[in-house]
Amino acid sequence: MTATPTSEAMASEEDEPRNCVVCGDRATGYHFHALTCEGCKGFFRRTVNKKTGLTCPFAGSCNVSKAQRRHCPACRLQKCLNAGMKKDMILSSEALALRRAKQAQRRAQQAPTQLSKEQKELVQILLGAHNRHLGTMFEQFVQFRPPAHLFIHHQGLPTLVPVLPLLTHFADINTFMVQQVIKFTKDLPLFRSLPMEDQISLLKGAALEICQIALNTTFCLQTQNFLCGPLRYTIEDGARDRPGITRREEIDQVQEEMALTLHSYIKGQQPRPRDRFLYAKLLGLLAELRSLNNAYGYQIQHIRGLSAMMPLLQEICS
Amino acid sequence: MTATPTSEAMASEEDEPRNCVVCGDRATGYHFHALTCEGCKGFFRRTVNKKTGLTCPFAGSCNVSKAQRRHCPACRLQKCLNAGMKKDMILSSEALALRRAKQAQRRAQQAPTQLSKEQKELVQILLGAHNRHLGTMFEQFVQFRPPAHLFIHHQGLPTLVPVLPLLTHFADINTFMVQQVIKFTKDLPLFRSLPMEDQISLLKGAALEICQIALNTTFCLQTQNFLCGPLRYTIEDGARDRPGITRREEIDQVQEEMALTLHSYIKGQQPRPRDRFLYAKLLGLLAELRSLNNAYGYQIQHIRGLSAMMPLLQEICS
DNA sequence: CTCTGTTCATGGAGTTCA
DNA sequence: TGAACTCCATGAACAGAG
Ligand SMILES: [Zn+2]
Ligand SMILES: [Zn+2]
Ligand SMILES: [Zn+2]
Ligand SMILES: [Zn+2]
Repeated sequence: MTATPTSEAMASEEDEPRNCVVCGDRATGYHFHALTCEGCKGFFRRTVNKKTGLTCPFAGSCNVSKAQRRHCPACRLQKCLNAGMKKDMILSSEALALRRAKQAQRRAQQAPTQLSKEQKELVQILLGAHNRHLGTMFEQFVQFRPPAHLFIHHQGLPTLVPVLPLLTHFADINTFMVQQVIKFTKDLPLFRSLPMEDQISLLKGAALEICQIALNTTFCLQTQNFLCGPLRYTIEDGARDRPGITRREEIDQVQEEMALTLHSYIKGQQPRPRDRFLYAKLLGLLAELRSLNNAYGYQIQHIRGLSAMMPLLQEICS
Repeated sequence: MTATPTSEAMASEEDEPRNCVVCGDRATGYHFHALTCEGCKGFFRRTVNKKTGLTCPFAGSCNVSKAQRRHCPACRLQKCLNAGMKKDMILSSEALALRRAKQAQRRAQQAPTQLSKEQKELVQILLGAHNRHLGTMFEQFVQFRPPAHLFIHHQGLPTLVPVLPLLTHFADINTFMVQQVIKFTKDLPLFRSLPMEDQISLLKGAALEICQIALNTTFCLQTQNFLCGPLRYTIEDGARDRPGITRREEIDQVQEEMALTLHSYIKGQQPRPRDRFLYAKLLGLLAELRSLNNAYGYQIQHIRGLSAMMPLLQEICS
């Protein structure tokens, strides 16, 4: 019975031995214990457990071919059963529920990175402190005597802008931002637990960097402006074309790149290899930022008269 | 001794006496205390410790054969247990961890990081260029008119040291080191393939950092000196107690940390999670180094007369 | 050689959406 | 409805310890 080395064996091994035993279409493998195509596979799963009795409009002797298989579901299902397809190979509803539950668990574990209770609390502390002091910081810029042309709805002549009030405004909001950063750190127990000397050192090193990163969140890619409440700062506001501050555009470029990368980092939390790369890239950008910060601090120190306006920043940069 | 020529012999000499007691497939030996095939072996290991209760869609009386063993895991597992397979022969997670730790050690000792052919060539290029220009760089410091007190075997009074010759020497060795770094990059085909403009930018940004890192390799932890051939530089040599350069000790501290971390990085090639952390830490330290580099460049620029001594460094820092 | 675990291509389930 | 996916159990082949 097993092997009759006749022409049959040859014939059965024709070039295309894999045809659907139901409709004759190209089979994609065994489905529910029969060699079938994708169509009959799906049809069987959907149809076999429906109680609604299918009835053949003819005598139940329809031809089931690839072209005609849609015409009579009753005969198609009958041929599926005759071909040996078994309904018990379809996952039961309980097994299915179990499977979906497992997948949901997997998804839940992967997406929000598994955090311990302490870690979640830490995140809450950070978010709370950020919201209290940094999140709405920019909307309060308007309280520091901003020149009229900074208002979004200002309609004056854009050319003549007095320099001194703008500089004063910048000095004030810089001082304000650093104050907010200090308040922010005061709400972080772990930071408070450091020796006061270390706290000061860390603030000196990073306060302006934090301000720059925070300011990035207000940058609008479309209009290329920083939008802070009712105020709009163009890049030209920050960088007059005087010698020594022309590199401000570089700063913004790097800062923009930084903001974009942060965005990607927050959004892309699924793929592990990219995670690693992003973290490295972020740290690399911190090097750039530190560098820019130094240049900034140097300029702050050397703009005549500005130091007197910002004793706090003066202290930070010392 | 083996064969008692009774009817048993006939039975024992069947064509295939080694069949899986679970499914009847060809057995490959005893697995978990029962004669089974590879399939049932893997199935038992995977399945027996899963808490998710398997349930037979039928009465639990499925036939478990080679062809049908996949259809009902519940009955298959039941038959495994009935056949005497024991779950406690599966290695516990602790035993597994131990085994893997040992293997990791073996791997690390035998194959010091598997590199592709191209990677090995790249490493050779890097090592060659480093050896030619950076490796023996420090031993040549002696050629740049070092003050007598720098020699290791110098026995003079340690207090009175003229400043100008020392400063000149520092200027010369700094220029020399930067020249070596440039030679180093000229021997790197990948670097040469960059546009000249980019090469200059990268050198401006990193040349002094490379010098600092390279210099760390001469730092002796015991004596807290930099040993360069016959010369010995104490930290005080580099950082006179004049205002503005007192932070030199910070520099050395960070550089020392950096050197230590690099050392750990090179030595610790076994554990994967630590690798990741080390890379991040290194990049973080690069931020610090970049910061120090800026401060250094600033000071270089502002030491009166020193700029004239080091036109090359002047160029780098511009 | 025997009996552990590990790896990874593969098949056959369900799922999606035009 | 079904072509084109995801997902995971499977098991042959392999590696390593004893
Ligand atoms: Zn079909
Ligand atoms: Zn019909
Ligand atoms: Zn078996
Ligand atoms: Zn069963």
